Amino acid sequence: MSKSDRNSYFKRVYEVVVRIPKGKVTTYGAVAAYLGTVNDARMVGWALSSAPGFGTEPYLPCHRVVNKFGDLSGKASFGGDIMRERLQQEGVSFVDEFRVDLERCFWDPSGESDKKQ
DNA sequence: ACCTTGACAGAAT
DNA sequence: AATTCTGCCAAGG
Repeated sequence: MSKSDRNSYFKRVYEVVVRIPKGKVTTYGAVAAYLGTVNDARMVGWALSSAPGFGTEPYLPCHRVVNKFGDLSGKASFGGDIMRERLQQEGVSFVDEFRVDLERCFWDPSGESDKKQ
């Protein structure tokens, strides 16, 4: 789309994150890869940090975005309990207090679209 | 206007 | 095998 994508990189991140199905989680790298910029994983997280967050649209399920270890990286900025409880509430399996089971709940943004769960 | 930081990931040393 | 450094983009100081 046009040479100037003023649609901030953030917006692209939002578009993907918002598509994360309930009860699923994805990683920064997966989102970045879907955007075509695998190296921007850090910006993805940073985007969420700068993201509108809750209460605004698009609603950003930042809690469904974790690092490749499945660890809730953003718990510090979110208030760890909120992220963890929210994920558990959606049915995400945890292998540790602040670590989700990527083996069971990993969602790949590319191609999966939003299938019924 | 310049430099540093930022919720990561992967390649290099 | 573990640690270091780079890559990418944007915003804050």
